[in-house]
Amino acid sequence: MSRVTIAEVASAAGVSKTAVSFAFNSPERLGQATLERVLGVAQDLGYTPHPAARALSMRRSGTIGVLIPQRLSTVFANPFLGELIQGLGELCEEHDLTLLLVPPLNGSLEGAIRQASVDGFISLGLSPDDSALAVLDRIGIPTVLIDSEGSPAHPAVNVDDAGGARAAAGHLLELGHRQLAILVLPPARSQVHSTPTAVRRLAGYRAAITEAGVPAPHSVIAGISVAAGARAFDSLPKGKHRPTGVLAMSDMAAIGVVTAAQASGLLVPDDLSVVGFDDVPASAWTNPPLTTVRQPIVEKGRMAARLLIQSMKGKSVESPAPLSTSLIVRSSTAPVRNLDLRINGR
Amino acid sequence: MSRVTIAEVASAAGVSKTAVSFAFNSPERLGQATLERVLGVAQDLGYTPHPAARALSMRRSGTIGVLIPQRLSTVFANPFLGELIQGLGELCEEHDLTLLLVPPLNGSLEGAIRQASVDGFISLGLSPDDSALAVLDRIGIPTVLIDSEGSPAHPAVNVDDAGGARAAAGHLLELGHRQLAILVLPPARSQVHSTPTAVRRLAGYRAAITEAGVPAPHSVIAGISVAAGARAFDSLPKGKHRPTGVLAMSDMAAIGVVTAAQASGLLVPDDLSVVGFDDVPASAWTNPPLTTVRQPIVEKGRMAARLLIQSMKGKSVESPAPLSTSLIVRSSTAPVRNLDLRINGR
DNA sequence: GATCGCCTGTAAACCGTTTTAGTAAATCGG
DNA sequence: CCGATTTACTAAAACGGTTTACAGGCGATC
Repeated sequence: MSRVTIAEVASAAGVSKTAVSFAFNSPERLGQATLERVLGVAQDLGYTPHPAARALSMRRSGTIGVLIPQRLSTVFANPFLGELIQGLGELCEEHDLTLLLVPPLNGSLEGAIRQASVDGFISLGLSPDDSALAVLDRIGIPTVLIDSEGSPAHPAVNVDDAGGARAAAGHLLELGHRQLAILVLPPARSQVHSTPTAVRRLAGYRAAITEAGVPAPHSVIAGISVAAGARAFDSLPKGKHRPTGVLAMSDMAAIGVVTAAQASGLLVPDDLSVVGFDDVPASAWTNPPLTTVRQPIVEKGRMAARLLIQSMKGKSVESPAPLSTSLIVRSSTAPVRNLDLRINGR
Repeated sequence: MSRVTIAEVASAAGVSKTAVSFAFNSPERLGQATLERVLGVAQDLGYTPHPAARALSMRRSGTIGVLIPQRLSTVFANPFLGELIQGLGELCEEHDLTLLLVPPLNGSLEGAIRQASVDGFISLGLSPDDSALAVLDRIGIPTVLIDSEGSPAHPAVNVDDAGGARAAAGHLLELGHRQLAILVLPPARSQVHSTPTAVRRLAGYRAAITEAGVPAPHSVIAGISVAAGARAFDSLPKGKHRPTGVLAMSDMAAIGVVTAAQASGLLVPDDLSVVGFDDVPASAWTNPPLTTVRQPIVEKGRMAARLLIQSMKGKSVESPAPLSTSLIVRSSTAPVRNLDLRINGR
């Protein structure tokens, strides 16, 4: 019933445990005859080395952990994470690593970190003062941050959020929009601090808007799901102060806004312009196709994994320059209409 | 530099290793004073139990593995897996488990299985004769299958693929379509065997079609990505034998067909009806919104995780009845046009 | 006042590998 | 033919925890 151990194989083959271990890990250290015999016996008995024992002894588990600041069900509602994992996965498979998803366990990310047997961590969107970060360096596991402020201890992979946001806002302003709304990303873990990403994007939007001398935008916190985006639309001012353009910090929220707007009888982009953020694949197929800020998500994952693997090999690595973002203009944005007759006439 | 061990904490606190272990795992076995002292010292030293050592000693790693038959980058191109993980994640978080993604490592899923330190496996879309399954029972780790044939040893969670496929085909037939094409799912691992899911869906399509006395459909294997769907469309017959309806085994492939068709100048659904499979969230926002077969993906994940957790507790579990599927009619399907003037006139 | 049991705490065994240090026999060069 | 390598293999010590079995002290019980 219980699993067969190396000792059983050894005695069955009439050799020492060492020999069995060598048979698998350094076959050249065994004679031809014994090698074959040991391998044969192991095969017959169905022997497989116990991964935890192996990890303990070798000080390496062959796994890297992805630290996820929220519940899996909320974070996977956004295709972002799936894209990121594609990038991480490429490097992992190249280096024979598996990927452990580490969400908070009953509210505590720190507890989850301790339980995780990994050789390195990739952490997502942690704010610099998150207590989870403290746990990470005290354990001394190599860690690469994504969408956080880097530090000498932990390199961080980021994109040019501010620049992308600025381009998005600039686009709406050029189209003549003056009444704007911003859908802010929700804080990741602590209820008090926004994620660095949200802060930078917000700064980009604001900078472009104030530079243009346009009234301050209405901003509302919206989750990253489509439903949250729809709710956010509903909470926007109606009538005279209705925004004509909304800047969403995620494509999912933007799609939610679009569908809610359409459901309420507005036309997108004629009555309302919406721009997203991320450029997840789905944003190209929506109705209308979404104008959005593209960030290279898969590449971000690749780069973070590459850095982490370097770092796991003991090399010291530094935060790379932010990856560039770019505005993708599709069909969810259009010039503002001078008089909003259609709405007022209702 | 190196991590602090239980022995160091013990000697620093002037107690035995046992006492330190008790402080964390059975605090009631220690006196108030020593408990506090040990905990304090541990805190100061930044002690954290080594997860692999813990796993070895306790015969439990607190992790369940998800066996993925393909590369992460290909399988995450389909939102299906993200949805499934939402379901798995709910139960995992409830039971303080983390989720390990186990794709094939340099081509070998078996090797990846051995390396993974997990308490149980969830496997996706393995055909019944896959060698990975043999490895699984020989190791004796509890395993629950998804989208595979179950066996006494391994319970399987499935949906009514055949029924869903039958409904999809029936829908197109009712709309008057007579020239159909089927986009078959690619085989998961071995190049020879299709996944059980593909087999069942194909059977459903075929049954409905032959029962209606309609000519055999054209079928082509397409990957699960949008790009693969587009390529599949391009390979479909043109002109007189052009299919007027296509049955795709995944929403992504269906979306690929739709975009490729639109790019070639066809109107969907006027010139071509397309029905997908899965009903991933994105299929509601596409242009046009996709008619598709809904399967309860998140629930599938929940159920599989629930079964696995039962099984890990030593209870014996059986394959549940297949979850039901249902046809969701949106706007990518329409009655066939009697004479396809528009195309022939080109 | 001896006995019992409870409360705290400990020493040692155990989990299943890898790895280090070493040994006996075989091979080699001179 | 003898000392020096090499070859083929092993015993025992890690790795870092948990758990079992036990021991001493102390209050309660009879």
